[in-house]
Amino acid sequence: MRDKYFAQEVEEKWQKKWEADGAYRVTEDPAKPKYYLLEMLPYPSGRIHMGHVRNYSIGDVIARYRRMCGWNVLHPMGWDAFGLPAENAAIKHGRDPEEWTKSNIHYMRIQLKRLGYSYDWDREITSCNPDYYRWTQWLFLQFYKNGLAYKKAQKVNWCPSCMTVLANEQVVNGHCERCDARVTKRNLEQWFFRITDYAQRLLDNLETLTGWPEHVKTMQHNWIGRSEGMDIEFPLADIPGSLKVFTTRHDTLYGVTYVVIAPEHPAVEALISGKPNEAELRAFVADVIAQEDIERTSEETEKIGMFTGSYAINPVNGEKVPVWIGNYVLMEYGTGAVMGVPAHDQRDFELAKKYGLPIRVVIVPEGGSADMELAQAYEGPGVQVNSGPFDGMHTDQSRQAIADYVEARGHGRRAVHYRLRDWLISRQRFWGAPIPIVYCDACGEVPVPESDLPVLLPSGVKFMPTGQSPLVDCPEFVNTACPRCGGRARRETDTMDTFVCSSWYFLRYTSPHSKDGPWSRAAADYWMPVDQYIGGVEHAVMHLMYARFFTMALKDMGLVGVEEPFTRLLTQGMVLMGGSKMSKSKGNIVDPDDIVAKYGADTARLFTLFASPVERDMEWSDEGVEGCWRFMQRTWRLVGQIMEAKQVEAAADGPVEVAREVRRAAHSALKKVSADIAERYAFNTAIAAIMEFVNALYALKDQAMASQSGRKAVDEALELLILMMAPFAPHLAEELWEVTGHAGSVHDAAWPQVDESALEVSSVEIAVQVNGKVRDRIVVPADAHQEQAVAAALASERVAAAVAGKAVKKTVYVPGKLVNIVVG
RNA sequence: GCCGGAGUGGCGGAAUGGCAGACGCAGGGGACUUAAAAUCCUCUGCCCGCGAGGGCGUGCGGGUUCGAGUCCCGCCUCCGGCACCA
Repeated sequence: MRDKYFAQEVEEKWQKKWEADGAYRVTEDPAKPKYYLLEMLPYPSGRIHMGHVRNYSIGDVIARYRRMCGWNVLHPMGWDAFGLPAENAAIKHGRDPEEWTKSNIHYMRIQLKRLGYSYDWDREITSCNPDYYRWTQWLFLQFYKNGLAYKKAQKVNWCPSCMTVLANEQVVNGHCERCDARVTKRNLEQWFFRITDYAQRLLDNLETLTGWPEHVKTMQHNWIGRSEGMDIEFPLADIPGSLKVFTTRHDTLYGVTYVVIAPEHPAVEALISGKPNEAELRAFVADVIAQEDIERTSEETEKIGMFTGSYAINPVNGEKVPVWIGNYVLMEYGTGAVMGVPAHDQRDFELAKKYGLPIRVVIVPEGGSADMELAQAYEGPGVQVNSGPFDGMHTDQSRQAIADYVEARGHGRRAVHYRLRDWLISRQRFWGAPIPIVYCDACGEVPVPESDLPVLLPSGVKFMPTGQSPLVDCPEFVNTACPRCGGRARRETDTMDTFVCSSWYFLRYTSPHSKDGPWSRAAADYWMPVDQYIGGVEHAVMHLMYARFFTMALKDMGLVGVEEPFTRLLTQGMVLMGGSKMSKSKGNIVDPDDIVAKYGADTARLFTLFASPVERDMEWSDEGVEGCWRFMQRTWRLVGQIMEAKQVEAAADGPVEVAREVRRAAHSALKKVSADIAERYAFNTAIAAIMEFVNALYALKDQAMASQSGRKAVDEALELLILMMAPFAPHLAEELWEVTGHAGSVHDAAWPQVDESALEVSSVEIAVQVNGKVRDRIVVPADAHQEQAVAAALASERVAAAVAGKAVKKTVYVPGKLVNIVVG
């Protein structure tokens, strides 16, 4: 054995062997329990970063451990390959998006392979390949057929100078990031998925996801944002029609002093036209619409409004109330109209104060009165006043009573609204899966027949300096024949949101080469659901919600057998340097390539796992990496020194105590490591336990190697050590496995069993407390009874001094831990 | 504002209600070396003390308990997510 561990050399050797042997290829095997382990697939941005290393190292520990425990483990990898950066590269550097993406994938695949993850690379998927996106398109068609895909108009950010749609992230302070022109809004007809149909199920099912972190479920819960209330019709006073408002506080219905609608509300036109200040009103509406939603809904933004000059009628008391337009009302939520109850809603209160609108109290708290002066809105419960037939009723009852009353008179009905909005999937982009729809002059909107899929992206297109999607200007793509009548038709030029591609990739992995469907039903039934999903918490809402929605919808269509895709979810923390997230702009990047080149893959893996618990953010530390590298070398030397010691004759027998200590160290480490991997995912403490074990072996080895019984114990200890290291440092473990004379791969070996008898001890050190304060430490037999332990404790000089002159009131004995003597 | 998470040595962190600080880093001392690096051994929470020893310590204030980093109540700070959601 060489006296130094040459990581790069050894890692290359085993990576080649694993690949040649197809060591991590899997097939459906009904004889074994399956385990589907999945890490969120990366976007091929160019190079992997430490966040990827951390994510995949966590996954690889679980995958390798499960394999050793006898599970049939599916552990795949692929690429979320459509998206905006490829197009930016095309515009900025004239690169072909496909060429750019593929070369990134090529490089990143090499990087991942150098890290030695146990992926089944035969299952690699790439979402921008036609053999993948034809099925994304096929799934769109299934959603379309089932009424889950539809078109409607929606505002988008528009750069008037680039003549292109902008993503939110391309808008910087209301200006185009590229040309700095003021961004405007534009209405476009776009495709949506009807995720709101599933709002209640997405909400209800959260309770079944017992393997998900509570904070992620809470975020999804709040994102869905269910609220119960009433839709109430306020007839217009001057023109025909009515305004439907949504309220959760119909108990305050008699306190309405105005109605506010969103500037985008369809009634705005009728309400303001012909008014003396119409021009001013139009300017106001245009102004508010141009504001970002974020800005409009931010707490700092002042609540502003304008009277339309029109009135509506409160249906329960016939009062004429002014209709206002307000910046704080959103068309996307509820009905786009709310009733203004300044006495009992803080936002309404602020608007009323600002514009001098009347404030009428209709709910009086205990100790209050109907004519109380309000410094702010009172939003709590109380007794109804100024509320017609409901005066004197407590809000506990009035909520029901008023709802019944309004419904009985046909003024409105109980309603549930969700914050969740339908999923806008249209993107006015080139680098995405084309939406498989054509528009025919005669037949209208026609879905592309499944047999005509995929609708291929044209290749070799030129990106206009305007930034407009080349698909629009690509006649060979746009012009087509109508699948229904054969007449002239044009293709939809929008492509799909990349979140669509990543909402079903976990199903594709189960049978990635399937040609007659997006997946083989048998394979999906064998592997699904994903047993453990791992990724960043930034996907807690959108990606995870979309994937859940997809799986539910597909279940309803009879395409899959499960309703929830991910049984257990782990959200790993970020990799920080100097307290903030590693990023190019901050210049605090550590390139995984550099670490692998200097220390090897195992060290990179070991450090990212050891530095902090998986769910917490971790701070990068060059010295910490060095420490992990030293630990690997130290382990290597330990094995080398033991192998060398074997060359010397040993005494036939020696003290049994040394062998026992070696075995105790080995099996207590094994117990801790097994529990930390399987139950807690506490890889940092598992590694710490292995380090302690190595330290213990260093201390014991010389003595132990002197006798045959000691050598036997050391042999066992080394074997356990190597097996325990296998999930964390797979290359080092594999090499040591070979060096110590084992045949086959350590990764095919069975995870060892703890020998509880090796953990038994005859005596233990326990703490002695007096009134809860530690005064001494004593050694007692492991099976000592309370009287024995207390007697031994009182025999201690220090304890006696602390107890002296006081009466012992009580003693507490926790075997193996402590004695507490309570004196008074 | 709402929701979630976190506050422990010089640093990353450890601790089923039971010896606070495992393990690692950094630092001190020693061995080896002509020397350095590497390695090995050893010390290392803070304060007082020559010492034996004593006191104080897990963001702050209370509480429960024989015993609280851990449980309960009330705050503070930081991080993340969402945010005028009617």
